Amino acid sequence: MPRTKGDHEARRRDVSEAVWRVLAAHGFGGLTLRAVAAELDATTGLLTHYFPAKRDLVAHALDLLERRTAARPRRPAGKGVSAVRAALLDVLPLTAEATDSNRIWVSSWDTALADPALSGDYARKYAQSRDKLRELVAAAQQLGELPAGDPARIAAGAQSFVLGLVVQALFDPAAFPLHHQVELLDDYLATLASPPSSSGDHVAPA
Amino acid sequence: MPRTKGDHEARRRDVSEAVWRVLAAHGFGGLTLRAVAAELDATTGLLTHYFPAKRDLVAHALDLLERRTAARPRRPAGKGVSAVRAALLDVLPLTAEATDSNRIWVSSWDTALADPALSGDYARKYAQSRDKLRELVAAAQQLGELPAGDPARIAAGAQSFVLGLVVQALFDPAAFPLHHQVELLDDYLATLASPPSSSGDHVAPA
DNA sequence: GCATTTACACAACAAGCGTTACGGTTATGT
DNA sequence: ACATAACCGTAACGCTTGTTGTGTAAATGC
Repeated sequence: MPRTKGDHEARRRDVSEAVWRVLAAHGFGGLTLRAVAAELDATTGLLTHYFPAKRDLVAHALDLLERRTAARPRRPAGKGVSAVRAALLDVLPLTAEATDSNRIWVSSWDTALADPALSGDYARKYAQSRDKLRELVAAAQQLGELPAGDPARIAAGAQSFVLGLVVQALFDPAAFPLHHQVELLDDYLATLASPPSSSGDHVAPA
Repeated sequence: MPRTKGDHEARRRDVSEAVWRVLAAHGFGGLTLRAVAAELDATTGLLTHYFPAKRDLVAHALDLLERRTAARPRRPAGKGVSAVRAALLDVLPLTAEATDSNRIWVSSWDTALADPALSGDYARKYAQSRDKLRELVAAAQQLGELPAGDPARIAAGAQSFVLGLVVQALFDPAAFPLHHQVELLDDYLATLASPPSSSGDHVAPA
C-alpha cells in the first residue's frame, strides 16, 4: 500500500527519524539498510531510492547528527564566563536527547577514525567548535572575568575537558549524575578564573 | 605445513600481534576473523581453534588492549604533582605506540556502548583509573603542591581533561603536536595548582 | 610403538550485508 | 487524457561474515 498523499517532505522526515532511532539503539556500527527499513516498516527498496549507496546513508546520518546537535535547545547565554559555561553545559549529556546525541557522536568515532576523509571532516568540525569557544573566552577576558592568556589554548583545554567528561558520563551515568557533571565543570571554570600559579615549576624533565 | 616446533606459546603471541595489527589498521569495527587470519598467513580454522566464537576474539582483543596499555613504558614518576603529571602524560598519544593504543581504544567505544555488559566493564575500568589518579592527587595535596579539595573530584576532572585531549589529538594531530599537548596539560596543571577563586559566583542559574 | 590429543588447513554452510533489476502504483507535466 | 516521472515493494544477486565439520600431520602420553 503506497503512500496516497504526496507529502514526500514528511516522508523524508520519517526516514531521518528512523535513521536516528537505529543510531540511538545500535550505534553507528549498527547502521544498516535493513535496520532502518524495519524501523520504517518498509523495505530496502525505499532506502535505495533516497540513498543511491550506503555511503550516502552514512553521509546523511552524519549530517543528521550535526544538525540535530546544532539544533538542540540552547540555554540562555549571558556574557563573559557565563556564556562560556552555558556553551560547555550545552555539550554535556544532561538530557535524554543530549545523551542520545552524544552516544551517537562517540560511536561514530570508530567509523571516522578508519576513514581519512571523515577524520578530516571531524578535525575541521572540532576546530570550528574550538574557534567558537575561543571567541567566548576572549570576550570573557575582555570583561576581566578570565585572566589573560592565549584564548585559543584556553578554548582547546576547555573543549578537551567537556569532551572527556562526556565520554565518562556516557559509560558511567551512575558515577556522573547531572549535578556531578555540573559540579565538575564549575570546578574547572573556577580554576580557570583564578590567576595561574606563577611559581609552578614542579615540572619534571620529559 | 604445520608448525614443526611445539612453541605454542610463541604462536599465541603471533596471533595476538596479528590481532593488534588489524585493530591498528582497521579499528575495532574492522576486526574480522579473516582479516586476522590473513595477517597470519593462515585460515579461519586456526582462529576458531584459539577462539571458539567471535566474542572470545573480541574479549581477547579488549584484554590485549588493556594489557598493552598497562604495559606501556611509563616515564619515571616523581612525587606529588610531578607524579600526577607523569601519569597523565602517559595517557596522551605522544608516541607511535601510544597513538595506536589510543586509536584502538577510541574505536572500541562504538562496540562497548552498544553492549551493556561491555559498557559496565568500561565503567569499572575508568573508575579504577580515576581511583589510581585520586591517590596521586591526594599525595600531592599532602605535600602541599595542590590546594585542598575532594581528591576524587580533582581526579575525575583531570581524567576528563586528558581523555578529551586524546580524542582531539587523534582526529587532528596537526593541530595537536606533541609540545602542544604537553603545553595544554601543563596549563591545566598550573590552574589546578593555583588556589580556586573564592568569589567565583559568575554562575548563571541553570 | 601405539593411541590419543593437539593444531591446524580445507571446504562448505546459513545469515546478513549492500546492490541491482524489474513491476506496479501514484503523482506530475502538458 | 495521456506520456512521463517519481515512489516503493519484491526478489534476487554476489559478497562477506561467523560458524561448523571433516581430514590430516605433528606432538604427547603411556
